[in-house]
Amino acid sequence: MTSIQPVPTLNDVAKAAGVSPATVSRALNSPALVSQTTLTRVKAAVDELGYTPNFGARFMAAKRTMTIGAIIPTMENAIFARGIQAFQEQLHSLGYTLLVSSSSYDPDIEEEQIRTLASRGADGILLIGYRRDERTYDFLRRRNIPFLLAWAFAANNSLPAVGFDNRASMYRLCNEVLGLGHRKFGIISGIVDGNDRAANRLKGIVERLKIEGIDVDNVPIIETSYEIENGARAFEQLMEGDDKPTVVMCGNDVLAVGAIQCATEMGLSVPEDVSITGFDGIEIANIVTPKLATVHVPHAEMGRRAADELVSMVEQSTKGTSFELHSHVRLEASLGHPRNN
Amino acid sequence: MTSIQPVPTLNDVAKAAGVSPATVSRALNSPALVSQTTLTRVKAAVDELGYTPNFGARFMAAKRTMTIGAIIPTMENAIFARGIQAFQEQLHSLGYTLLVSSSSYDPDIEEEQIRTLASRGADGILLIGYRRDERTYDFLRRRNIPFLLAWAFAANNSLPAVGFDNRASMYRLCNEVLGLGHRKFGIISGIVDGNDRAANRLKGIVERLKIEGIDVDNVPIIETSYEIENGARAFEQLMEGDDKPTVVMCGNDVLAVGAIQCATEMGLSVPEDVSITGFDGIEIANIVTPKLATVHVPHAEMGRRAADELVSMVEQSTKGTSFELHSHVRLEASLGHPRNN
DNA sequence: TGAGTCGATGCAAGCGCTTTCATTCATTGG
DNA sequence: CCAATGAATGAAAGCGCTTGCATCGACTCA
Repeated sequence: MTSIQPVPTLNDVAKAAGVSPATVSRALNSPALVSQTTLTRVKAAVDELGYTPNFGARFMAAKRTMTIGAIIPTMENAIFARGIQAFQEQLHSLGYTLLVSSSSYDPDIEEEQIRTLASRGADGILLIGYRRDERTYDFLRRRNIPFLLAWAFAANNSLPAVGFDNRASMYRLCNEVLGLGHRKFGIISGIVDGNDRAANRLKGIVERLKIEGIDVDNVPIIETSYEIENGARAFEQLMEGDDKPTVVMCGNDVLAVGAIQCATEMGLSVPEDVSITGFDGIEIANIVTPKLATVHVPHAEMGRRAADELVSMVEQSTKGTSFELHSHVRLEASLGHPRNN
Repeated sequence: MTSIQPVPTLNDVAKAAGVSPATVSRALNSPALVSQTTLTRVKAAVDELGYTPNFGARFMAAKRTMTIGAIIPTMENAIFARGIQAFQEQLHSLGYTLLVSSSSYDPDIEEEQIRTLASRGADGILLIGYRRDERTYDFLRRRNIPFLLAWAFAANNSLPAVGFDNRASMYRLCNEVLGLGHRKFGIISGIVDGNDRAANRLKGIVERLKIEGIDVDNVPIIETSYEIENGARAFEQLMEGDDKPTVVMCGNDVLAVGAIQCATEMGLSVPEDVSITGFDGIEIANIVTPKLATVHVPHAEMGRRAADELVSMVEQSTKGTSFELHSHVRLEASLGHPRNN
C-alpha cells in the first residue's frame, strides 16, 4: 500500500501542487486571487490527495465555520420536523451546514447545547421560542453569536424572530369554536412553564373565553407534555365528571390526536358527542379520523425564511429583522356544533 | 462596561487562577492529575469568566471532539425520529454530543455530509443502511473514523451494523398475508435504487411469493419515494385495472397510510375490499383508521444500542460488533381475509 | 542523611489553517 | 527607458489548546 499518511493537510496539497500553503488556502477560499493555471493545479492536487480542510484549524485561523446550529425541543414528534428540514435545505443551498441538537424540552440541556454549539464555532444559532434564562441570551450576546428565534412571534419583543403569533392564532380558532355555539370547554395544554408557545396558546383561548363572559376559573385545564398518550389520558380525565365539555381544545395536534383516539375508545363520536381541536397542522392531523380541526402553520416557509434571515445576520452582521408568518385556521370534521345547544 | 474581551481563553483562565495554561487544561480534562486546591481555584476562574473551551483548538491539539455525527435520509417524516432521539439521549448520557444532518436520500449529499462531519472531527459516524459507494467507505477507513450502520442488518456483511433484517421481516409479514388466503398482490415499494432497506423489503415479499408459486412477474409493483401523497397515488394506480389486488403491501408505513387514505376516498373499505400493510411501526400506523398491520421495529432500542456500540468503537478503537434486533409483525385491522377467497 | 519516588506543575512544541505584509515580476505611461 | 502600478505569490505570525518532557519539592526508606 501507499505510505501511512492518513489525513492530507493543506501543506501536502501545497507540496503536491508545487506552491505555498498560502496559495492553496487562497485557491480554496478566494479563487479570484489566484491565477487560472495555479488554480487548476491546486484543484488537481486536492482531488488526487482527497484533501478535506480541517474545520478546527480553519475555525482557529479564520472566524467563520459556515455552520449554523439549531436546538429544537425534540426530534421525536413531527412538530419541528418539516420546518427544520426546510431550514436545513435552505441553509445547504446557501452553502452552510446545519447541526441540530435536541434539548428534550429541558432548559438546562438547551443551555449546555448552546455552549457546545458556540464552542464549535457555529456562525449562528436557531432557537425555538422566546422564553429562556436571560443568562443564556447574555452568553450569546457576549460571544457575539447571531441568533434567531422561530416558531413564535411577539410584536412587542425586540429579539429577532421568524414565526407566528401563537396567542392570536389560538384566539382565532377559539372564535370559530364559539361561533359554533360551544360554551362548555375543556382544555389540554402543553406544559406552560418555560414554554412561551404553549403559554400563549393557552392565553389565546382564555382571553377569548373571558370576552365571551365565560367563567374561565371553572374551565378544566390539564397541562401535560406533548405526547399522544398524554393527550389520551388528559381527555379521559376531562370526560370523567358529570358536567362534560362539549369541546376539548388542545394546545397541539399531538395531544389532540391522543384525545380523538381516546374518544373513539370510549365510544364517543367526534364531533357529535364532543368536538376536538388541535394546533400546528402537522401530518397526523390529516390522518386521524375524523380529520382534526387545527391551526395550520406554514412550517416549510418558516424554515426557509429563518435560514435566509439568520444567514443574512451572519454575513451582514445585522441585528436581525423579525418576520411574522400567518397561520390559518383549518376547520375539519373533528369540530362541529355542540349536541344540545 | 468591562473591557472588550469577548471570548475568554484558557490563558485568561490560567492568569485568573494564577497557574499555567497546562494546569488549567489538566484541571478540565484530567482532574485527577491536579491537586484539590488548584482544582477549586481553576473552577472558580472558569465560572467567573464564563469560559468555554474552543473545540477547534482542542480538536487540533488533541484528537477527540466528543462528537458523534449521524446522517439520516430525512428528518421530515417520523421514520428515523424515534431512533435518532434515543441515539442522541444515550450519547448525551455517555458524554457525547450528536450532530445530525439529513441527506434527502441523495447519495452525493450524503457523501458531502460525511466529509463535512469528518472535517469537523466527528469521533464516529452513524449511517443508515448498507448501500453506498465503496469510495465513501474507503474515505472513512482512510480517515480512520469509526462508523456504524443502523436500520439494517445483514448476517453476511462484515460491516458493523445495529439493525434488523429487512428481508426476513417482510418475509414474515408476507407469510401472514398468505396465511389469510390472499393470492392477488399489489406492492408499493420505496425507491429501491441505492437503498438496501427498501430493496430487501421488496425482496422479502417476492421471495415468499415465489415459494408460494405465485407468478411474481405479474404482480404489479410501484416504486415511489416515501411520502404519504405518493402512497395514495400509487394505490390509486394499483386499483385501476380489472384484476384488482386483494392486498396491497407497502414498503413503509408512510406509503401505507397514503394508501389507506386513498382507499377511503375511493369508497373502498379496508380490509373488506382490500387489505393494506405497512412497515416500521411508527406512530401513524396506530393513528390511521383502520389501524395499520405492519412490522414493528424497536426504534428506541436500536438507537440506544447504536450509541453504546459506536462509543465503544471510538473509545476502545475496536472493529465494531454487529447486533441484530428483532422486529415483530403486528396484525391489525387493515389486514383481513380477501373477500372472495 | 542521602538516594530514590512520586505527585504537582510549568515549559514549549506543535496541531492545520488564514492573513498581513513583503516580495517579485510583468506591464504601463510619461 | 525608468518609475509607478498591480497582479500573483511566499514567508511567517499566530489562533487556543494538549501533552511530552523537565523541574521541583516533599516524602519514604534504608
